Amino acid sequence: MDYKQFIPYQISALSLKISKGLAKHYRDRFDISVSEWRVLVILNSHPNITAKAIADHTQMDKVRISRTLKILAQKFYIKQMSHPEDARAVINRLSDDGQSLMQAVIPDAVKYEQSLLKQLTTIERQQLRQLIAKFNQILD
Amino acid sequence: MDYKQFIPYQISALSLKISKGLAKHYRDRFDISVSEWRVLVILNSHPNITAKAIADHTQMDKVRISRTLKILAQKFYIKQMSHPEDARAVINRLSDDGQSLMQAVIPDAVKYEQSLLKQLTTIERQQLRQLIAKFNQILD
DNA sequence: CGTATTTAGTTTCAAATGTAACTATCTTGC
DNA sequence: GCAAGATAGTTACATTTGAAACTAAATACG
Repeated sequence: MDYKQFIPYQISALSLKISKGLAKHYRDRFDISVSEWRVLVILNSHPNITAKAIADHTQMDKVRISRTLKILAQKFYIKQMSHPEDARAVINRLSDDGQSLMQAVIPDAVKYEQSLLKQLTTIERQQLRQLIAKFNQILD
Repeated sequence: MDYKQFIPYQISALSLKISKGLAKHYRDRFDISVSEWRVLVILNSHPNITAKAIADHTQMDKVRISRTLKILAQKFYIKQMSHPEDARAVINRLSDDGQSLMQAVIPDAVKYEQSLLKQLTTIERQQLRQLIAKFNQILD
């Protein structure tokens, strides 16, 4: 038995490589982590959102979201204010700095994805999407 | 921009799901971690091997290998002896317990992989292998 | 109302992991 | 042979992460 031929291992190794490349990309260009990137993207399309709502949108853990929001606030990329109707909740939204950041981050992310996908043929891209969809269905 | 449509994210999320499922599978059935599983599989096909050689075989970090070997020795799945020609090195091999364990683990791993793959069509399996190969080539 | 239960978010704790420093040994080049 | 550098493996430290406990506030319900 060769574990390198083992499909779950191959998928995991592949994903790890992509994730590390992506993490380094964001770190180098924008000095943000993948968690920060993800929360920023959500805040970009959903302004004035609570941590709970972010958790509902993502598969991210609430502890991780809480910590990520704290870091983003320290970096002045978001503003936080108390929820007018629920004193437990905090409303988060991008600051001006955060908005400018996202105006750089979003096209860059699209470009990064393109740089990967353009190395596949049209058919391969289609197969990739189908396989991802199929696996998601299988693993539910 | 919807990060859920972002291919690097989708691959990462998918892989995470598979990895977690696999980790739980090994933990539940054999009470071993994925690191332990990986080292055991290598020791199974390469008896009398040093930590360095394991590192050369895998993408695993040497610290992680060192710790994993320590745990495996504590669980009596491997035997360690000093290298006759290099006092720095340690030779590792499966104990009798380790060998019996692997006689259960290997068929189980094959079965686990099958249970995933059998839900794909023959063509999809082929496409999956090709895409993995292509990505590995792209990401080098 | 007032007590019990949920819920939003944070903090605390433990586990996993990688980097860098370290020990001990080996190899190289003079 | 022996000093300088390389190598096998471990240890120490910092970082990341998730689970569980916790705080404070909201809601449910008698």
